[in-house]
Amino acid sequence: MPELPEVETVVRTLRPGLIGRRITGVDLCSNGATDGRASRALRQVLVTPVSEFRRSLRGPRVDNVQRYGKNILIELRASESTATLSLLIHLGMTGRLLWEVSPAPQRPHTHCIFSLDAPGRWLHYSDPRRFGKMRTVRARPAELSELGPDPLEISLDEFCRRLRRRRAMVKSLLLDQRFLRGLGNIYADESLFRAEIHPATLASRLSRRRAMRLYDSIRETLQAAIALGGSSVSDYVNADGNTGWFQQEHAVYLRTGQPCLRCEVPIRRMVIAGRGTHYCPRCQRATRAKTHKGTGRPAGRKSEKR
DNA sequence: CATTTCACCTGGTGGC
DNA sequence: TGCCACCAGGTGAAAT
Repeated sequence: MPELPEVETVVRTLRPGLIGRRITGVDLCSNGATDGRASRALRQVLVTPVSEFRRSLRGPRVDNVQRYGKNILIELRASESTATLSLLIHLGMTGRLLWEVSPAPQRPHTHCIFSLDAPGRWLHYSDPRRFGKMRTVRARPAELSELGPDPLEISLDEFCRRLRRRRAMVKSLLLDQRFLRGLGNIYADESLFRAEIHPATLASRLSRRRAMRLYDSIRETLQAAIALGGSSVSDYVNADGNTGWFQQEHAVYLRTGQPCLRCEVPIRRMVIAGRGTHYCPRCQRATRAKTHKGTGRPAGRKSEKR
């Protein structure tokens, strides 16, 4: 479920029930399925060894819940004397944190159930595809410092500087968490459409003007998506079980063959960085190398059939 | 090095 | 109805 707007929404729906609370129990479900594969499944999701995970999480209070790119950082404070410990969760593709009123698994692929010192509420973690990860970490773990800036915090100048340095196609850059943290396939495609930039454009060749437009589009797209609680494409829900609504605003993502909302030309799909990439062939023209002379045509546009 | 491709999983969908 | 190919929000390791 997880790009920046979805994770942000999950974090916001986690805070009220978590902050100030004490984790009283950690139930790790080795019995999610019926055969011996369940414990292997748990090992894929849980990076920290089971016993250590259970032991270190029980007791301390939740100080804060933060988003770091697509990561959820649940900060715990044991006491003044002990160092801060955090629970770091990445939802991967299908990870889900959900408030439930029962301590028993409510759906297949439930891997962990947290009990709190609040009566009648349990936090369930489930993840069918198991691309998600849970682990305990100390204060500022190294894996988080390798991430790039937050797209909502970076300045325009810094964004342009980083873009200029890179040679890769702009779409694959947007997916690179060391370039910017938090964008994924949906918001990369949607931001490029709003900026009218072809996804295969080489980053270093974007003009300042186009880079500025991309910067604005990314921020506008993310902020609009957060305001609508993220995109529920197949099964995403926030921790309260509610879907988001931004999927209704998608202009290109998963709209292959359907008319562009702006110009009616059918949306196309190509593969970049191994990911389905959706774009409008008319609104997002590929910037061809300027053929200075040669054909005698002006360097700019020509009717250009696909 | 920077950049691209592939493997890791389950589940849903659409063609035959 | 079943079977199969393909697609899906993620990343890191391996290959180029």
